[in-house]
Amino acid sequence: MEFHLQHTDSDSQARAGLIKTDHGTIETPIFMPVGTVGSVKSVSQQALTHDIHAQIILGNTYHLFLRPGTDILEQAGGLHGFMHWDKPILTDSGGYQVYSLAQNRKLSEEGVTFSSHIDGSHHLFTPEKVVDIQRSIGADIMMVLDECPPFPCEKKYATGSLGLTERWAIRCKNRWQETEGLYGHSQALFPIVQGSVYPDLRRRSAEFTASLGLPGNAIGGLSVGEPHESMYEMTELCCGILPADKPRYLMGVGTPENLLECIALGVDMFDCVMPTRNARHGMIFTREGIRNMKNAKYADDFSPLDPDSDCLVDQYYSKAYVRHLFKAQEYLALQIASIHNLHFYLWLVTEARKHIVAGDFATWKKDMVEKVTRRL
RNA sequence: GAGCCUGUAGCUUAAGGGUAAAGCGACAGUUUGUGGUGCUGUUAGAUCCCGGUUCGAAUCCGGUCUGGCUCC
Repeated sequence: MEFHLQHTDSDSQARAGLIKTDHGTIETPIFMPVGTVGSVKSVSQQALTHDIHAQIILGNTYHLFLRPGTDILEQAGGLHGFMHWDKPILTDSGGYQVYSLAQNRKLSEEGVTFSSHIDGSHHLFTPEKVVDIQRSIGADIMMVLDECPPFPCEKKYATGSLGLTERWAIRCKNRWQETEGLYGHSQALFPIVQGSVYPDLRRRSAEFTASLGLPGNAIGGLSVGEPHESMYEMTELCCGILPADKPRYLMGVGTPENLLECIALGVDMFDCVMPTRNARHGMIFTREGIRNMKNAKYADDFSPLDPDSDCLVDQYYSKAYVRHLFKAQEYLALQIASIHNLHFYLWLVTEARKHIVAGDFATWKKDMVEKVTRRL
């Protein structure tokens, strides 16, 4: 994997760049749709390619390990072959599931033990095993195993947790260096900055993370309930330390506003369940603002779902029809809203890139933040 | 024609003498490295109607009507 920095904004830290992988080139800043179990929920690969213009998607180590398992994935030639997706894939390590499945987990120096949410079976994830599983999956970008501490978090706990995350990162890097991909393409490894909302811990973690010299770097442990100001402060602090010649990935973020603000702070890559999960619950994001498509006011609104968009579903279906589909609990509602939201997210980062290159990102961003946060 | 049952929120059902509950629906809010239609809140009925018993009736009694079952 290679990263080429093309432009840096003069009024902010925003950057435009290219990430080159063996499965193709990604233009940054980029949003990566989440496809936890080898499927972006309710969205087909055809829609991802032709309607949404996704350049890279996510898979999840924890979920894919439990089902279908590494044996099936290896027989299929990796996740790319299995799901017939020939563009880049990034896999989360399962570190977040350690956090979100906290009631079943047990952390130790060796790794994390947990019981499966599917059949209750017990498993041990070590840093080495997590790299091995991601080798079986064949992700173009793999993530180290980390611990994502909850918010709020006592400083004492955050400090101990960060130490564990750092030692695990070294073990992941070692495993990555002593193994090779199974399918002939190269696989990068990204370490993850932690440290909760404590500036000194974040500084230490960012410096440590940078010192590992891996192909890219991630910022984790944010958007877990902390105030937005804290999230922006920590992101700014980390971006100031992480090397400029490697991509910066802010994990799990966020709203359209979050993306724009964090692009301005120097983030290159984002992923978030919000556009797909919220779509399934009737919320759509547009350049005019946020709409809840279940609201009664759309019952007789026969205008296009999103008149400003060139996406097929946005011109093809009316607001009234989409509201009807949601009220009738039709699967098509989830498909339309998910495709719409992902198309909007990809449109947003593509526009951001254009304005970074054109040199008017700051003014465009200010105007766009005001628009996308409106409640319609 | 006779006997029995039934009627409570828009719908399905609780409460069997002491200021009428719940689910669904409707209306709104929420959702940040996805445990696959989630979570939270609001709304709504003087209990079919008429009369009686009682300090007090959705509840007990009589009757009208509605819907259903059984028998001839």
